[in-house]
Amino acid sequence: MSKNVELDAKDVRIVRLLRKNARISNKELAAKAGLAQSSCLERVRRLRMARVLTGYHADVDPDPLGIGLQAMVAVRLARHARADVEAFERHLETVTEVVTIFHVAGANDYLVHVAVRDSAHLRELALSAFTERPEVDHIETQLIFAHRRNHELPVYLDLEED
Amino acid sequence: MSKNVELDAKDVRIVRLLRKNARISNKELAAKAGLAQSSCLERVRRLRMARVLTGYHADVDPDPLGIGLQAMVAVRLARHARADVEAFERHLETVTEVVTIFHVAGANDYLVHVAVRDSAHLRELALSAFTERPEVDHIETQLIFAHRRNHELPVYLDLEED
DNA sequence: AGTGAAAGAGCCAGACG
DNA sequence: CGTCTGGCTCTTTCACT
Repeated sequence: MSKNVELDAKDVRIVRLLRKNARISNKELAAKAGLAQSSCLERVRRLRMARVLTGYHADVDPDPLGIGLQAMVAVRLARHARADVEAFERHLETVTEVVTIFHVAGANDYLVHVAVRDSAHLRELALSAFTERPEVDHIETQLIFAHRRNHELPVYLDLEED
Repeated sequence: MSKNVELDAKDVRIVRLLRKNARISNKELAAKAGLAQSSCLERVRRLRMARVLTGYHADVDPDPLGIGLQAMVAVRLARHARADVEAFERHLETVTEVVTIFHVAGANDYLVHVAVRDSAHLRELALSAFTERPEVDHIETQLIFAHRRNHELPVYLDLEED
């Protein structure tokens, strides 16, 4: 899949710092990673080119944006032919309420995290984006009370480095 | 929950742009949002203070970091007393393999997205972080083949603005 | 609130050790 | 890989709408 990118301890430190705060200045990043600014800039560029760093995104409180409700929709497909899988995934990409799509192995085929205005909106979305789709056999919707994302990298990654 | 923050169309545009690219320069952000640099800077500051923008984070390819496997662990608690819930959540915060915790209503109580080295690591984690916990009644683990996050804001948010 | 201008800080390349 | 230099761009403040 990904090219044989080898990361050393300083690369991991850079990645870890950018994961925690993507708007850190190169100057501060260099200082905290223990590098000169020029070297740091070069490493970040290489990490981006190698697609180790794939993007920088702001996290937003859904409430003031009018997102009153979030849910996880577990989806089981009727058939698992490549055509069905691809058609369903292409369809999901057009649904703006979708936050994250997890393609899983187990009782379900997909877990789809959606963000909606209210319960009426969720009901309408469940029908139009899922139940009424020909590829879909069955869905089960769970309301999300709260969710917390962890922006630290796992510590076990440190053990591999010098 | 959140204070009565009212966002106008320009705020939404700023948030949308920062969600797509958190490292955009203030100059470019101002141009794309249709504001002077100084006004744009002031708005971003206000959005951060109001906790509408809660952070900026780099997205990383898990592969080169030694994350070979990801899974969603569905957890059912034995009891739902406040003490049990809080103890379990506090525990999860100490587990570095945890990526996201979804607290849900439905058949399960939590969906926990974890990132691990390999299947041996997952097996060990399932035992030590979940099954052996006194608060936990039952878990079900689903392998994540792939997941795609959508960094666009839902389009239905635009309709509220002038 | 928003703007424009001006000072200050940070960015980034190139040359060299 | 680190340092230094120099020019350039972006950031940030401030007085004025």
